[in-house]
Amino acid sequence: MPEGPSILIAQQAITPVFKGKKILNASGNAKIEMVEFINEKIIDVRTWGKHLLLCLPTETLRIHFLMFGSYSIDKHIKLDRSLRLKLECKEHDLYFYTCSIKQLPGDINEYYDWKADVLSKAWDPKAARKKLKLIPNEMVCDALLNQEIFAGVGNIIKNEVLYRIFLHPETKIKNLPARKLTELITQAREYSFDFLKWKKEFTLKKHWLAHTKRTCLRCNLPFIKKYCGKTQRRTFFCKNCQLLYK
DNA sequence: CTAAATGTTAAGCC
DNA sequence: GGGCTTAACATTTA
Repeated sequence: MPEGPSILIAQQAITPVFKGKKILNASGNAKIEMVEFINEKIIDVRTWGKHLLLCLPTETLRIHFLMFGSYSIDKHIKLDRSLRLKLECKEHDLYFYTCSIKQLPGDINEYYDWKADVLSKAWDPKAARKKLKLIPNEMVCDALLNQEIFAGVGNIIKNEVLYRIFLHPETKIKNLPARKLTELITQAREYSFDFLKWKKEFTLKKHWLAHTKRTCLRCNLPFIKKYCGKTQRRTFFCKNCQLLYK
């Protein structure tokens, strides 16, 4: 579930069934004010990075699946205690499990910079470049996970992008040659769309070249597995073919 | 059975 | 407040 492309798949599944539908009833153990949106219409279903957004006339329900969240259309498939929110509409029900749900009052555009979403039409590589220039001392492994810059990128995408562009995860932004910086920004989006395509075909894992891998298929040497950077997330890389710029 | 993981936020501390 | 550490959440897979 968690990375941006998976959220987009959810959005694409939910939209045709629930867009335009009125919420007739709401329940579940999410700590939100459900009376606020009963009898309101879902006017749009959107995403921003890893956020799924149910837009209502006066507020937006922000669903974040964290690590283990899931959803279901029409069938209650999990334990009651993990049911955060059930939305009942005419003929269809929408279930959200183990996720974080927040109500965002007012205009959704006030909350989100759509240009930061790597999967959005509005994605703006120049804006990303500008933000990266402001954090010269950060490592690329941390920068890729920064949702303000690359909304939607998660740890799998991080590892795959860095492998794809032959870049060592601990390279600092300020030491990146201009061309590498461009590649980093371009591939954050490109790989996310590949992830999306493979996820839809149920072949994502098969296409992993770095994430969880033990050997580099390019040079046959063992991969390094290290908890890199300030984010301390699992990072798989090849010391031989992923260059550390200094 | 245990540990680790596709993630984020809040609280606590210096 | 900044910046860092830790805990909390909770499911699935190896």
